[in-house]
Amino acid sequence: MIPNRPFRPTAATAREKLLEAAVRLVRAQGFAATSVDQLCGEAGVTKGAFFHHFPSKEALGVAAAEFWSASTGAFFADAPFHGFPDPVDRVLGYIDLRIALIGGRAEAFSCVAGTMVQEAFRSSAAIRMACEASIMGNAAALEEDLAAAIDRCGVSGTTAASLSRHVQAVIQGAFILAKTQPEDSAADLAREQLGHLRRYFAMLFHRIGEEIAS
Amino acid sequence: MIPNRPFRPTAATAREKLLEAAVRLVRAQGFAATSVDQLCGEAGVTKGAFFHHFPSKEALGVAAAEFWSASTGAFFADAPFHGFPDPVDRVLGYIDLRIALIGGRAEAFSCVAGTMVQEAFRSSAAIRMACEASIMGNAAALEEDLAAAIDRCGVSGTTAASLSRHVQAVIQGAFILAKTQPEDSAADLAREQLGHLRRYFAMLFHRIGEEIAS
DNA sequence: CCAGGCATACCAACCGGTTGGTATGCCGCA
DNA sequence: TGCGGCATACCAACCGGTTGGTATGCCTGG
Repeated sequence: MIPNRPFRPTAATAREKLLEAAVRLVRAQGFAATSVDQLCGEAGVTKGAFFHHFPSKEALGVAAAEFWSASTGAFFADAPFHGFPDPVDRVLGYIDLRIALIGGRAEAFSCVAGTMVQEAFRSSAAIRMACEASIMGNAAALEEDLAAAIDRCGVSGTTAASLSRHVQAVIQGAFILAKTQPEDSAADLAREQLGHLRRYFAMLFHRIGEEIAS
Repeated sequence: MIPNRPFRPTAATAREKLLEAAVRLVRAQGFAATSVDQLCGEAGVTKGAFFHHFPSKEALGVAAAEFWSASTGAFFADAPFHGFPDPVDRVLGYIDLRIALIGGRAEAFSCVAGTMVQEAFRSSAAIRMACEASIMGNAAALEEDLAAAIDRCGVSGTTAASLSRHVQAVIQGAFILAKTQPEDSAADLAREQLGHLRRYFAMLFHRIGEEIAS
């Protein structure tokens, strides 16, 4: 019983096209520098459609952060490192995956939430909170493994929550450093920085000797 | 022989006022969201003065990054940690100073170059390079001490240059995380993250046991 | 089964205000 | 008297957002 709309080629409602366009454009130019007209052009949609789905540009920003959060959250939830028996391996596996995901231009691997919150943290509480939810949600996904690793290795002086935030901090910082570079060296610099994060955790969890950091 | 301008209470040519206004406004709202009119209003100067001193808004951005770089560079060059005999103490002293400088709202302690490069890295090569010079200049100021610390402690698997970049990466990342928070917890989160950087370096340079990280 | 009433999704044209930028004039100092 | 250092006045392009309108799908009562 195929419903009444026989031709819906690749799904793609105007709303989704706008959110995907927002992710691309915000990553490359930031939120404030991206105009509604540009968003509509990139999405292949008219301005009327934009304001049909979003009451304001700010609301699009909030929705883009949530969309970003949902996409990345689903991706990392499915990743194979969750199957590792040792929690330390799961934590290092997450970092290794993040390193493997870095490549190409900065706008291809950088973070929408981190970019938006930097511009909008004071001017829009709604965007700030959506970005907080995205970044802290990513952090929380690693907290359980970190708690187990801390427990197993007897680490003191910090907490799983604090360490999970540090993962996100280093990732965000690595993206900023990458953006200072010309295209062809951006990814290398970002990977180098995540290498230090890996080394910090390897030392904390007594896995020194298997370093990658350069 | 006092130069020709006897009363320069807080200095204040239109150019300097504009640069100081740019630092304040870019920190709080970002570069794209800050208009030329707003800049002029904040500086108490007219638009004619703006375009007399800067050929374009982009040029003001470049000049603001250089101005920022010069101010912060001079500040850290004068800091007392340079007098510590042990290079490890000098490195940790720099981090402790950065921690001590964090307080209040995020726009009071965050970085102009890091904010600007995130928005402008693709749309303006001139701004990107000015921000690169600012951030990498800050990094380079610590490189010599890091090299000495690496040498003294026999650290392998990384370089002073890479570690000096990591300092900046963690600082930038800490600022982004801080911006996700409501005003009253922003500074705490940023300090927490620099605490992890301190702990990483303490472990690398065999100073474990004196942790601060929370 | 289908008529009709309403909701959803979308569009093209348009609005007032703001944007970065310019053209020109004034004015104190060397 | 000239010139650097501003201020005033102005502009075309663009901004986020609104308008009136159409095409289509879904639900309900007869």
